[in-house]
Amino acid sequence: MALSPESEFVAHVLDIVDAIPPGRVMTYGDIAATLGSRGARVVGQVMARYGSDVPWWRVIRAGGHPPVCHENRALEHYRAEGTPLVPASVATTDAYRVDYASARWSPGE
DNA sequence: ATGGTGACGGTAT
DNA sequence: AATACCGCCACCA
Repeated sequence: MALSPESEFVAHVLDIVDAIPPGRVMTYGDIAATLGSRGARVVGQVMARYGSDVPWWRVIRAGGHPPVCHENRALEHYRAEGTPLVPASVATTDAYRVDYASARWSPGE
């Protein structure tokens, strides 16, 4: 539901996510902003439905946390790509956290 | 048109 | 730090 595979919004979101280089990440909010909208949720919907064909693990939340229930799977990709991570031991009680400050990326870079 | 639904964001408690 | 709540936006019944 919500969002059709032919929508421009979906195409743009998938295009941006697919353009994110390895070792870099973007937040839902940043993607939405790039599209000229603030619908961070909508971006999340797109990922949930069509993110299967795109490096979804490179898309994280504003706090640097990967999508809920996917952190374990995403972690493998991060380690494989060399994405800057912040160990939980020195950061929070969570499993880990993405070094958003260093890994954040913007289209056209 | 109206309401409901989110892989969200931010502020308040 | 962890919840709770509200505000956002695109889309479907």
